[in-house]
Amino acid sequence: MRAEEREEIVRHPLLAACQAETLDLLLQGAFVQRFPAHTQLTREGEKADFLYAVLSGAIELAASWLDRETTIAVIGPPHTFIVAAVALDRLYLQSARVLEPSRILMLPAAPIRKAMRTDAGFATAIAEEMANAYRNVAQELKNQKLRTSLERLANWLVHRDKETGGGHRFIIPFEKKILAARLGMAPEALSRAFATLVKYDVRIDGATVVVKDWAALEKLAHPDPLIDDETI
Amino acid sequence: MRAEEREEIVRHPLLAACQAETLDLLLQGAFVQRFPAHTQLTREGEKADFLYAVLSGAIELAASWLDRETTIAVIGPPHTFIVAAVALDRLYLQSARVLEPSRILMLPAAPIRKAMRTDAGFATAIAEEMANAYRNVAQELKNQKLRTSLERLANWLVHRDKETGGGHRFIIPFEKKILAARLGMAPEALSRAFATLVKYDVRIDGATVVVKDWAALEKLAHPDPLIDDETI
DNA sequence: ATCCGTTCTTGATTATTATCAACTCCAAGG
DNA sequence: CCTTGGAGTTGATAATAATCAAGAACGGAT
Repeated sequence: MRAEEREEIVRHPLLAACQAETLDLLLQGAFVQRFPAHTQLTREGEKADFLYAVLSGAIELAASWLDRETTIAVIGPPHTFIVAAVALDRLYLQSARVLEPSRILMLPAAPIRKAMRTDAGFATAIAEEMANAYRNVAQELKNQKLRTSLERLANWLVHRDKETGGGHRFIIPFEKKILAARLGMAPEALSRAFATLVKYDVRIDGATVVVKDWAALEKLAHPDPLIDDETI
Repeated sequence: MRAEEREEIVRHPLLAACQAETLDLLLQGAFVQRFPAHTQLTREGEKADFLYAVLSGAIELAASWLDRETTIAVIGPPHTFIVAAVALDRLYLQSARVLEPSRILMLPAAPIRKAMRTDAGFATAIAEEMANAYRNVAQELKNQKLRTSLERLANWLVHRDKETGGGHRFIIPFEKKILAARLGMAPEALSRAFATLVKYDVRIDGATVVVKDWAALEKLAHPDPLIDDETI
C-alpha cells in the first residue's frame, strides 16, 4: 500500500482510535482497490474473508430466495459492509455489487477479529459501526412493515431532497429498477407510483425529480426521525 | 444486588469476558427485576438509559408510525435488547413490552459506554451481541421482502418445530395477534393463512399446532439457512 | 355456572401490489 | 444511418393482503 493511501486510511473512522500495533496488524494484508460498476464483491452464503469499507462510490447489498431478489441497502462512504459476518466469522447474508465505479478498502477478516480482542478502541469502533448498521436495518424494517410502497417512495424523495441540499430538485442517483428493489416494489409499481405523485405536484423527467408542492409531498410522506433519520 | 444473583449475572455471555474492574463498574448501578406481562419497559423515542438483558421470559420489540404498529422481534434469554441505542447514546427505535412474566437484568447505559472504551473483552462481547442482533434484523428484512405472508407463516412453523424438538406438534407461545404482527400481517390474515395450511395437512387447535405432513409443509416453506438459521 | 371483555374466526369488500404483455424511448455498436 | 437490446412505461389481469363487520370461542372474574 502506498504511503499516501495509508495516510488516508488511517484517518478512517474505523481505524482512527486504533493503537499503533493494531494498525500495523490490520493494514498488513489490507489493500485499496478500484472496481468498475457491476462488479460482484461478495455472494451471500460465502465465508466472510474481508471487511469492506467504501472510500468512494456506492455499493448495493442484495439478497435472494428461490428466484426472487431484493436490495437490502445501498452503502456509500465512509461506511463499511458485512461487518457483522466478519466479527462473528460467519457467512455473508448478502451479496454486494458495485453500483458505480468505487474505491474500496479491503481488510482481511482474521486480523480484525484478533485486533478486537486486544484493542478496546478498535473494538469500540467496530461496535459503533455495527450499531449504526443495526439501526439502519431496523429502520428499514419499520419502513417496510409500516408503510405502503407509495409512502416509502414519498419518504425516499423527502430524504433524498434533504441529502442533496433541499433544493426540491434532484436526480435519482441510480437506475430506477434498483430504486424499486430498494423500496421493495416491482419496477412497474414504481412507474405507477411516480405517476400517482403527479397529483401531489411531483414532476419526473428521466432521472430528474422536481417537487413543486413540498408541503403536499411531506404531508403524504409524514417523515419520522425514528424511521428516516440515519443519525438520530 | 444479592450475592447469588451476582454469581448468576457474572456468567452472562455479555460479562463473562470482562476484567474485574469493569465488572465492578458495570454492576454498581445494575439490578435484576421481575416484571409481569404487559409491562412497558421502553418507549420508542426515549433516551437509552439502560441496557436490558433477558434472564427469563420473553420481550416483544414493537415500533409504530402514525396509527400503525408492528412487532419487530421477540427476544428471549440470554439475549439483550436495544444494545445499539445504548452503545451510541441515542434514542430507542423500538418499544419493549413484557410478553410473559420475565426476569430482566438492567445495566445503566453510561458505565457501559465507558467500559467499552477501556475493556477490549467487554467491547468485543458488546460487538458480538450487536452483530447477532444485526444479522437477525437483516434476516427478518429478507423474510419480509422476499416472502408472502403464507410463506412466512410456514417458515415460522418449521422454525418453531425445530426449536421445540422436532416433534411436529407444538404450541404457539404467545397470542395469535402478536404472531400476526411478528409475521407482518393482520390477525385476520393469519386466521386465513392457518385455514389455507389445512390443505398442507397442518392442523390447528387453539394454540396447538400439529403438522401431519412434514414434507408438504417444508416444500411450501422452503427454509433457507441464510434467512431462518439464527446462528449461521 | 354466568357474565363480560377480549381474542379469534369467517364473510364481504376494497386496497395494494405483482405479473404478464406490449410498446416507447434511448444509447451503443455496427 | 439503422439496428438492437435494455430500461422504462402503460394496460389488463390476477394475486395478495387490509379493512370492516359480525359472530363464535375463550378466559377471568364474580
